[in-house]
Amino acid sequence: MNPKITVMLVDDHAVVRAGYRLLLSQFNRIEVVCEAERGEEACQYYAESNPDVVVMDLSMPGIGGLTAIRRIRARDPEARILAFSIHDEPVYAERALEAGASGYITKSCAPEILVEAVLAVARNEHYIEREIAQRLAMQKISGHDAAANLQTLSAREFDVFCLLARGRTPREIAEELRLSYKTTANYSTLIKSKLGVNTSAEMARLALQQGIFKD
Amino acid sequence: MNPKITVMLVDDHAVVRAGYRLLLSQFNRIEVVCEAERGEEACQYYAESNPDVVVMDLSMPGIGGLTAIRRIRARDPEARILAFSIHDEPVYAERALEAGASGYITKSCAPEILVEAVLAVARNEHYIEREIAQRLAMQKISGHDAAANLQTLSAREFDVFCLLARGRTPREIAEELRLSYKTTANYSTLIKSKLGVNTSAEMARLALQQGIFKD
DNA sequence: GGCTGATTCGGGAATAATTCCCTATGCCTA
DNA sequence: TAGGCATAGGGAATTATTCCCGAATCAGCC
Repeated sequence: MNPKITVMLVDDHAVVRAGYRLLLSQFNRIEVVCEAERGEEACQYYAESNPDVVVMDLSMPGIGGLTAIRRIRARDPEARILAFSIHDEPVYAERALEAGASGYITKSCAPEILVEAVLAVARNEHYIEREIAQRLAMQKISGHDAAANLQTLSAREFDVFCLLARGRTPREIAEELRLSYKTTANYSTLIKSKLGVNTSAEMARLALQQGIFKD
Repeated sequence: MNPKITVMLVDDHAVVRAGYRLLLSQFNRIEVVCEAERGEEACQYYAESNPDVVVMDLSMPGIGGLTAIRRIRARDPEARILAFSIHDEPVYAERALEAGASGYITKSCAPEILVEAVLAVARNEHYIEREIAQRLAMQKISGHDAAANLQTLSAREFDVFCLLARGRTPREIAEELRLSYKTTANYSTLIKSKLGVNTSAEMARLALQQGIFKD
């Protein structure tokens, strides 16, 4: 049995990696044996250095963290990966865990949490930051997941949604679809409520995220 | 002359701050004397601890980095602030320097660059990361300002624009920036007219096109 | 057939947002 | 030191949004 927990750090920001390395190195049970700055590298280096735990940033250029997690797990289903993201929206945690991560923490967390999470994942446990876990649970109950709720839109609602997200006003949409202004205005309200958003800007972001437009 | 350069760190991510602190502490000419996790705190703590250099993250909840830079500089025009951002789009560097930062580096930089930049700013020099400086210069020369409209926005207008594009309502923005609702509502109208758009969805698309948000 | 439920379409009325116009202050700068 | 611009917000008219409601329409199904 290895006396130390070996860790690979994956983050595209070199300064950030250097900081984590110092942070983790303060605990002598942990040793950072490898760093990668993109997902492709991470997959390659993982095979070479075979660390106990991978600390993986999610937002990186190239294949990104999620794909990297999937690839590493495909080659080694025993791999223990801690997702470490700037995003505190539960949907990101959901995706990371689905992809095969054993833990999810955000960069807003206290320094001790990072160490705690690495130790937990090394013990083969799951670790999800408390607040995220709670919000995820709440979402499951209330069904407040905007992306998932896109599918709850009816055909006509979806038409209107697309136009709103493209920047049209309810008035313009009414003319385009030959509807009363009242109808599109009412749809607008209904759609926002179904998606759990407040503004058309959020709709635009959602649509782009979901790849509904090419640009 | 102070034997050490005193530094205040401003970043909303505690883990990240802890990393930087360790990183900078390796150089005994530098001493981190203060940390703040949001812009409002930074303004307050600056007056109290009066550090030689402020290392300021730009994307934070609340008043954000740009406004914090402006406020600190308004109270102390001699303040030396190094903007330290995840954004490598030149438009951000432009904004930060306009707001009164003495330097701009991104989190993609090598660890040495952070130290180098802190030392340069402490010597009252400007420090802009090489790649960003080049891209900024190229933009100036080619006049190839895809963000031409965006450039006509004033600093404050840009703040409001970012929040609108992110899906905030004028009401929420007023609270976040501690302004009257009337002010943000008026800005909203003005910005739309300057950018030639009708809805916040169009703003979101513009912002995403310009790479103002990562996701 | 007739029943049920979802979808589509819109009116009315209260409430809230938007817009245009105007004022005032501070800060550069020519 | 006057003019311009950025910032901040009030007033009032106009629009938009929202919530509640009713009425077609259509599909599926005992």
